[in-house]
This record gives sequence, C-alpha cells and structure tokens, in this order.
Amino acid sequence: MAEHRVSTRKEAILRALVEEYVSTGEPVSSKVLADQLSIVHGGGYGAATIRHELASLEDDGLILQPHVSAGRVPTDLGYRYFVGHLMGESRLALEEQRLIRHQFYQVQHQLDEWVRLTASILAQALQSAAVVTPPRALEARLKHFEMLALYESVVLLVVVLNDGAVRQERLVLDLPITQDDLSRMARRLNERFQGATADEVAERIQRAATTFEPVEHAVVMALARILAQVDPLVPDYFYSEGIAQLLSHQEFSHGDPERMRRVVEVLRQNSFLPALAPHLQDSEGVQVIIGGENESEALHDMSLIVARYGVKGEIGGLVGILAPTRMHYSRAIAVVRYLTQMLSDLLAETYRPGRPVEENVDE
Amino acid sequence: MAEHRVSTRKEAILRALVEEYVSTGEPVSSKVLADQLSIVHGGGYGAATIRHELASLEDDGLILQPHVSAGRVPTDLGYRYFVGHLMGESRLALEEQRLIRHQFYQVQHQLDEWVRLTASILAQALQSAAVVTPPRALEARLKHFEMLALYESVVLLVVVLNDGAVRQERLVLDLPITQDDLSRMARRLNERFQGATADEVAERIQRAATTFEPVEHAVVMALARILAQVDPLVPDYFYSEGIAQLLSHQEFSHGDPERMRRVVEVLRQNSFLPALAPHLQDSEGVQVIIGGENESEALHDMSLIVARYGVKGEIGGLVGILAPTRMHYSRAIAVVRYLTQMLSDLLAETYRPGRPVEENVDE
DNA sequence: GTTAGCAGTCGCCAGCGACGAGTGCTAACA
DNA sequence: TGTTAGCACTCGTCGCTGGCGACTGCTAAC
Repeated sequence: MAEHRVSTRKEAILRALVEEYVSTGEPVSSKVLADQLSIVHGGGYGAATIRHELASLEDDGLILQPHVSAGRVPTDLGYRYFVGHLMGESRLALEEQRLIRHQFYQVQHQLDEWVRLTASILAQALQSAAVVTPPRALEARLKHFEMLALYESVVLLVVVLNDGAVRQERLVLDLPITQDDLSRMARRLNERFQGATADEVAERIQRAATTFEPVEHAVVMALARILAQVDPLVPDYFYSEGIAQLLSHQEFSHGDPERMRRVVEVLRQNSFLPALAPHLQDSEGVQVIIGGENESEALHDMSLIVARYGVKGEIGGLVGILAPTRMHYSRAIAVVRYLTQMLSDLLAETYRPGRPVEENVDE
Repeated sequence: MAEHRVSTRKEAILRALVEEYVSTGEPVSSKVLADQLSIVHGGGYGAATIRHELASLEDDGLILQPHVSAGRVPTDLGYRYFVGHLMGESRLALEEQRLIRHQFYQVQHQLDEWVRLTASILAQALQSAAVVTPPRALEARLKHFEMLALYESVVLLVVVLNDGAVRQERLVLDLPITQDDLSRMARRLNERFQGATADEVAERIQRAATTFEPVEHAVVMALARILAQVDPLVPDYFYSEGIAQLLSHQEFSHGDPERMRRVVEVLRQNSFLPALAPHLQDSEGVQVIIGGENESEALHDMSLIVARYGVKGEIGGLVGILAPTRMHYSRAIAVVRYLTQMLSDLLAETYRPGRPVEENVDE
C-alpha cells in the first residue's frame, strides 16, 4: 500500500500482464506482452526490453515465475498494486443494469427475497461464491412481541426487532395457560418493554425481580436472551450462493482436490464473514482482500470483495463475493458496488416513506 | 429384487467381499477372501475355489472386476443383494445412543434446533452429507396470524400454521393504517379463518368478495397465498450438513474433480430430496437407494438412505443421508433409524401432552 | 468337488530422451 | 544510455519403455 510507485513503463507492463493472465490463466511471456503492448500502445518495445523490466518487477515483488522456463504471474502484491493504481473504474453496461433491476422489481417488497436475489445475481454474474447478510439495525431494540399458545403449556414467542427482523422461540411453561391470559400478558409487557435494548431489559429484571409473576419472569428472561443474541456484527444467518460456480474455475480442477474440500468447509461454516466485519466497521465503499491478506489459511489463493449496504448509522448488512485471486477485479467491484447501491436504495425506499408508525428510537 | 437367491457359499463370499471392499476401498482378491472366510468360518476354502465362485457371481451381475489383473468389486446389484439378504441388522452401541440423546437434551424444546442437530449428528457419525426437513403437517391450516405495523403503510404479516411453522411476509398497503386498526382487523379475520385450508380461504373469497374492505381483501389474499405455498411434499427449506465430510471420501480425491462440483451443485439446489418424496409416500421404515437407482446422473455412484419421521397421518418430515455407494450400510441404516425414532418421539412428546389448546382440527 | 501350480494379462511406476517454451546474458547498434 | 536480436541454458511436459507385481483362468492331480 505504502509502496512507491514504479516507473510508468513498468506500470504499463504490469497492467498488461495482469489483464492477460486474468483472461487466459496461463503465465504470460515477454513475447506475448510485447505483442499486446504494441497493439494497445502504438509503438511498443521488443521482448528483450520487456524482459529487463520483468526482472525488475520481480525484484519489486510484484510478479514471479512459477518455474524457470515459464512466463510471469502476478503476486498478491502485484494484484494489490493493480487494484490500487492501474485498474480503471468500470461501470456496468446499461443493459446489464436493466436486467438486474428488472429481477428486483419481480420480487416486490420482500426483504428476504432481495437479499437472496442479491446473492444469486452476484454468484451468476461473477461466477463466484456470494454471501449476503440481511440488514440489521446497529442497536437491537424490542419493537413488539406476541405470544401464541401452541399447546397447553407450550408457547410460541414471536419477537419483532426494530429493524424488522423476526425471531421466534418455543417456550415451555411450568403451568398451562390460556391464549387470553397470554394476550393480556403480552399487551402489558409490550407497553413496558417497547423500545428497550437487551441491557435495559436485563437491568429492569434485576431492579424489580419481585414484581414479576413467575410466568412473566420466564417470558421477560426469554426476551432479554433473544435481544442479547443480536449482534449487528455477527449475523446469525445469511444467504450464500454459487459454491458450484466457484468450484468450476480451473484453479480447482488442476491440483489438489483437497483444496476444494477446504474451501467448501470454510464457506459452509461461514467463518470468513465475521472475520470481515472489522474491515468494514468504519470503512466506506468496496473493500478488496487479496489472497494471503485473508485470515483463513484455506482462502490464501482467493480474494474477497466486500461492502456494506444500508442506511448509514441506522441499519445495514454485508455483501461479499469470494473468487480465485485470478479474477476480473474491476468488473467484480463494479457489480458489487451496483448491488450494494441497489439494496441501499430499496431499503431506504421501504423504511423511509414517512416516519415509523411507532416511535421507538428514543425511550 | 426379484432375483433368485444364489447358493449359500456364494452368499458367504459376496458378503465377505462387500464387507472387505467397504472397509478397504481396494478391489478384493480371491486370496484375501480365502483368508477372511477361513478366519470367520472355521474351515474355509482355497483361493482357487473362491475364484470359481467369483466367476459365477460375476455372471450373475453381482460383482465385476475393474480390469483383468484386479480383484472384484460389488456392482449396484451386488450392494442391493447385500442390503436385502446378507447384511445383519445392527443396533447402535449404547454408548453412542447415550451420546446422541445427550445432545438432544441440550437444546430443549427448540424444534428447529432438533432438526438442525439431527443433520449435524448424521453428517458427523456417517461422514456423509445429511439433509433433514422440518416437520410439516399433512394438510396446512391457519392456526393464527398477527399483523404488525412496521411503517406507515408497511405491514408485517406473521402467520402460524397448524404444525407450528411460522411464515412472515411484508405487505405494502395502499393506505396508511394504525396498529390499533390492524389489531382489530386481525382479531376479526382470525375468528373467521381459523383452521381454514388454502382452498377454503380461496373459496370464501370467491363467494363473498364484496363483503371485504379493500385492505382486508389484500390481507386475506396474502393469507391464501401463504397457505397455498405450503406443500407437505416439497419442503421449502431444510437443513443440510456435511458436504465437506462427504467430499473427504477417497472416491472424490482420485479421479475427476468435476464430480465434486456436480455433487455440490446437486446438494445445493437440493433437487434430490423432492425426487425422494414419492419413494417415501406410502412406505414405512428406512429406504435405501443405491447408485444407479438414483434419478440424478450426478449421484450414480452415491447411495441415499432416507426415512420419514413424525406422527403417522398427522405431521412428518424427511431424514436422509448421501454417501458414496461404498459405505457401511448396516451402520448407516441403524443411525438413520435411531434418529428418526428420536425425532418422532420428541415430536410426539411436544405435541401430545394434552390436546391442542385451540381445537382447529375440524372446522 | 477341491486345490496347487503356472502361464498370461494388465495396471502402475520409474527412468529416459526429445521437445518446446521462455528466460538471462551478451554483444552490437542508434 | 537505452534498445534489441541472438544464443545458450533451464526445466516442465509428454510419450515411450521395460520391469514389477497383483490376480486371474486354466489345467491337472488328488
């Protein structure tokens, strides 16, 4: 990052090299580069000259050769330099934008569907694994809850949070209780705890434990527990798509099949998204994490492209894709940026037309 | 299936061959079989005798040799014969039963957790991919629904079905509406539609369309739609675990890595479970689908072991594992059987202690 | 009916050489 | 000093070969 810029000619060569390598997957030779550069640039250089510069780029740690008689390949640092300085900002073709927008308008007003659709579009468009978390308010507060008698002493607790997320939990009581009693209790407790955070609920239980009946106490404890489970940085579920697309890349078909297994494992247990959260905490825009910059060993030859979406300071979620290090960065970034913008707009549109009906922002 | 039984000696040989092959993964030779049989059976036979019988078993289509200088391997038909006639019924070790039960008691009364746990235990115990669907009533009826005002004209519809499943859907109305109005409307409509099936709701809309206000009409339409989406044979979601475990089998590390991708794809889109449903419609007990008996091309060297759990005629779901054809069938069947029994018992325990609070079985 | 022994088949693997791709270096040129 | 053509060199890939060993099917004897 803090690396000095290299000479303009070296930059041109590095850029051509990355683009060539990304599109072919083969180590690229001085000859191919000479040809490419002479096409793009009017008068190019001979292969021998390129070789001098390649040797120099290799000293800089930006490229390497897999073996002596092979061409060059970008290193993680090389990709980093490319992404930071050389890659042009690209926009999605209008036609593609239209196509994507169209798909969103098909599933009107279904928040979950938007999130799922985003993952699916990403996976398809970038032939990569995509992960999207549902939007989450920065601070979880109780909006409303209901209790439904399922069976004599089994109660279903349905809790709606301020971001619209719904949790449900079965609760088994010591005594049988009727739906009427439950409804009354729910009305009473809703008034009392509306807008409260997990900490506030817990505190009030502490302070006034004796004023609750046993059944109420059990219910409020459950509420506190549910609220406490909500951590905006560690989403409890998420939509993931495109594992198959990811695995279809040539980097997996050659070499150790064990790699496939490890990647699938990391994706399944989703250990990599939480690890991403800090990167996004305070940052704006699209983040790129290249190869070895990844925390997880298994992802050392993969890159992540992640971004936040949502309404700043209020509600948000993560969008990310995982693809081989050798990928088309500018396109990937453009697609991710477009979709985060899309989701943010949709969120704002749904949540903004008028203030919330129940004011529960302040207590 | 309708094949004649082969001679007792051939059966003994086939049985030893399958067991040996399952445990080693190598084609088994006449010599190894002769040794195995002389250990188990007091006085065995020489390798040459075995070879005669092997040639005969090959004529029957029960085994084959991958190439001339290799040992024998069971065919799908061979496995089928083994599962049908030769394999002993095995029970889980008491220690293992205890371990599994213990894990279930850890997550008390959380239906979703039971289902998820079942998938995870299966994947772990059998080193295979496991899929479990949540329990679903055979006929979907409305138990209860609530409406929550999220924003001025955005309403969250929370619908509880008779099997305890909860659906939620955002509804955008033409006009703003207050929570009070919503609550009143919900109470009215709940009384009217409680216990109704999708068809019944649709029918009543038809019959008395004019008696509904516009907003009510929108809500009831949504209810009908949600109820109609519920098809007990095609679960909309499911818990799947153990893709990584499945991929760690040696059958994937040798040979085409493309196979891995295809299997992951089939698992992700879960196209194989619906295909299973008919097999289980009318059948009792554990079903085994071996190799080529599978519908999906990609699963032709895999076997499925599936079973229904639940309360007969009322509510139920599916439990299944997917593993390479070369697997330990008797153990797999024992584990699947134990877990379906476990789930059925837990379901009965939760849903039976007393009748439902709200009688909604008949209208 | 059973078995030992033997010839025969074939997959696996290590070793070898030809080939070709691509480099670094040198020397010459503008 | 920068650029370039040419050349020697390295090394991965591929196809071929021969030896080894695993198993089999067959034969002949018990």
